[in-house]
Amino acid sequence: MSLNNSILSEIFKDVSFSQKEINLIESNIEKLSLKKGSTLLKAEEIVNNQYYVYEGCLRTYFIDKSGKEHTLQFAINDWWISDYTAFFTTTKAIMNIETIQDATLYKISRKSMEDLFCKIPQLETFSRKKMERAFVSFQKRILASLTQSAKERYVSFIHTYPNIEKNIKNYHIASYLGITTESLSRIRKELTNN
Amino acid sequence: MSLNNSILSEIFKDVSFSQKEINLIESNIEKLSLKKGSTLLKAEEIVNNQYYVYEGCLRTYFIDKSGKEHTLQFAINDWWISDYTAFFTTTKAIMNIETIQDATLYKISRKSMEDLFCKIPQLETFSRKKMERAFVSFQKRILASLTQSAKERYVSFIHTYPNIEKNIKNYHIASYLGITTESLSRIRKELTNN
DNA sequence: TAGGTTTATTACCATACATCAATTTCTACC
DNA sequence: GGTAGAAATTGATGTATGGTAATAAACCTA
Repeated sequence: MSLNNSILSEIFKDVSFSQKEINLIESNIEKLSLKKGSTLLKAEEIVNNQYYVYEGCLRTYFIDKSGKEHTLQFAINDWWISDYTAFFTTTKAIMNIETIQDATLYKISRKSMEDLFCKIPQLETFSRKKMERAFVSFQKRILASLTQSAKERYVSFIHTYPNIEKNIKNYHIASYLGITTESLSRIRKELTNN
Repeated sequence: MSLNNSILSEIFKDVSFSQKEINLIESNIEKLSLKKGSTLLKAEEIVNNQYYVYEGCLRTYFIDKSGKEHTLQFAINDWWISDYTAFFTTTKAIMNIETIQDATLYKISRKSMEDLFCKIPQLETFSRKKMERAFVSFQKRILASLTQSAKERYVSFIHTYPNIEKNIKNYHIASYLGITTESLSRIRKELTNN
């Protein structure tokens, strides 16, 4: 309700709305403030929402049978986050999401999205393009895991996310790269020695 | 032109069209027959098209600096294939696509798609949902590479693609799983021994 | 600033998978 | 149906990364 046009145009970049559309979107979106270390989503929960990250830092992670955590995604300003597998297929979450830094999010439900797609077709276009970008970045990551060593992946990680690195623990990075914190530590040592 | 409604409803599942729409789509889509071993796309080429696989089997692969091939994706009946990174971002291909079995494809250009999205909004919905499914399957693959051993990934591969396995070489599977053909061979031996 | 807790590093050894080099098995074609 | 070339297997050895445990550094918080 108190959302203004400038925030909406930040969330739905490159889309412009009429006043009526703005009101409609506002009534379907909810602002959320979370302290560092909060849990946004737990495995086994029903996933009805996705979240736009206005500020802060979150991560999506999977806990395997042996209890080890594997980070699928980090999200900072201007990213969207959810357990998209569960969100899209209407199944229970297998992922967990937590805040790594204090965060301000905008929450929108699947039902709202579908409703808005019908009423505001540019939103569906926006959403399709968002999926395309996400798809591309996942494709790059798969390729990296097929072709690069742990060291190469770490180097390209810190280049791709120079700002993230300040906020997050090394063991978060390690669990994203698919290696142990010990291995990451050795890689970092090697890199500073050269 | 000679495409009938039943083929279109196979390609664009769950979407129904008026006769006028059918004609419009037909004029934007092109049937393609390729012999096994043909090249559909080479790295460095401009990517203006994506392809629906009506029958046959293809693979998208990347060649790294050392000349090694890495298979990103297989495509069989009812899958879509392209170098989507290049297709979506209008950059040159980094992937190669070849037919592993004789194939019948339907080709559609980016320009045509965009045009059709405007004229037939259900197609945009279809395309968004297609991206969502692709995104989910890539997400699963990333998770698998983070959490599973080569053996586990192979076992889940042959469960997920029981039909593909008959058509393709082991070294294609190995390059998809991110291991060598020798390692795959040892894994297969272990599995038959147990 | 001290003291406790979390995070990162280091050392030593284990393991999964890679590499190289034969060898065997499969497959396509004359 | 026999034979050449491609594909798969096997053995011996190398290397990257993992696991465990101990230590050190960073970080809270009182």
